[in-house]
Amino acid sequence: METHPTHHESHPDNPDTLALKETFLRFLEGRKLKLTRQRQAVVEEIFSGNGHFDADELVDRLRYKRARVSRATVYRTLELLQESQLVEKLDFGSPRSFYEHVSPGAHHDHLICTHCGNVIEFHNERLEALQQEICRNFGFQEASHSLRIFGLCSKCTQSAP
Amino acid sequence: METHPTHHESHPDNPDTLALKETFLRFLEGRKLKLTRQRQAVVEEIFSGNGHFDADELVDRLRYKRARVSRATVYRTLELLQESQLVEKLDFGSPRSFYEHVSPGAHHDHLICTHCGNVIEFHNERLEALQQEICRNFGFQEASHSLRIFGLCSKCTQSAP
DNA sequence: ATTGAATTGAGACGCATTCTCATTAACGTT
DNA sequence: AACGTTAATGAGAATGCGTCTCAATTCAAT
Repeated sequence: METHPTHHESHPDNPDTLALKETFLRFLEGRKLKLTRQRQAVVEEIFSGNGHFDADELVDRLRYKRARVSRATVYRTLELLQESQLVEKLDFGSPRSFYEHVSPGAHHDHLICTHCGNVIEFHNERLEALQQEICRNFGFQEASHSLRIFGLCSKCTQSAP
Repeated sequence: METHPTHHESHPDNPDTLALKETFLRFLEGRKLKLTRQRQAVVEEIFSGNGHFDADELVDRLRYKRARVSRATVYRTLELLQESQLVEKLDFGSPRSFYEHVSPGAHHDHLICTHCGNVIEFHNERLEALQQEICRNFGFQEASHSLRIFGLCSKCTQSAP
């Protein structure tokens, strides 16, 4: 287990984190936006974990790390990350939005258990191909898509018959 | 063109409207709920049109018809209609929810143009079958699903290249 | 008509998210 | 390293969609 000197910056658990931060930096430059302490903290926090999270959760995780970032800035940075294709917003049916960081070119869809709240990710090439075919038929130029299947996961099917 | 005596009730454009109202009535009875003037007005308004609408729109349409139904009641009735499977709630990415009345057993998905806001409906059996297969593989018991494809419709692709 | 439970409407409320705007920070240029 | 421009931030107000409260009303079975 590694130990670190006592500073707040950088422990890129994920090997790709550096590359992703690079991508974000380039995005900012292209827009003449600044790489602030706060934006760095948000990006690092998001890419150091995985799975789904909501805005409040992220605010709390940052607060816990003593990385003072206001809720407003968290929302603003999430917006930028979406525009730079590094983060995707998810809607699982509740009033709050969830987010996940996306590895470029690794789209997946979701099975959402309405009983325990668990979310299963999956990817299916045939599904993707079929969707493309459908778009072609309508002359529709797809930018993104979202397939959510709601129901009971295997655990909940058994425990609640 | 037909003419009607001047009363506010019933002009079931849709031949199925009667059957659907029947279904709703049975649903209410099963729950010992009452068929009020307001609930009738909402159901009638929803099934007299087609396409997507949001709650406010519905409130306005009712107000325009002088069918006094409060916003709270509209929301409550939409909830009941969802439970009775007559109406489906849709999320097109904006903060407000949309609704549509569903003809039993006629599921469809949506192509959503992010430029002009137009929504195209489609249905594809192979897609449905594939989804069922995926669910089987995960031991997941599907209750419902929602596929949304965002992008540019054919018109917008041409006009904004 | 009576009765009792369900329903309604008006507005208060809740919550996630966005906005405002005065202050602060980033960063290319001296 | 200081400067100046421009963007970013934070605190809290504001928004907007939706839900809740509760007294007054309506429904419908008797």
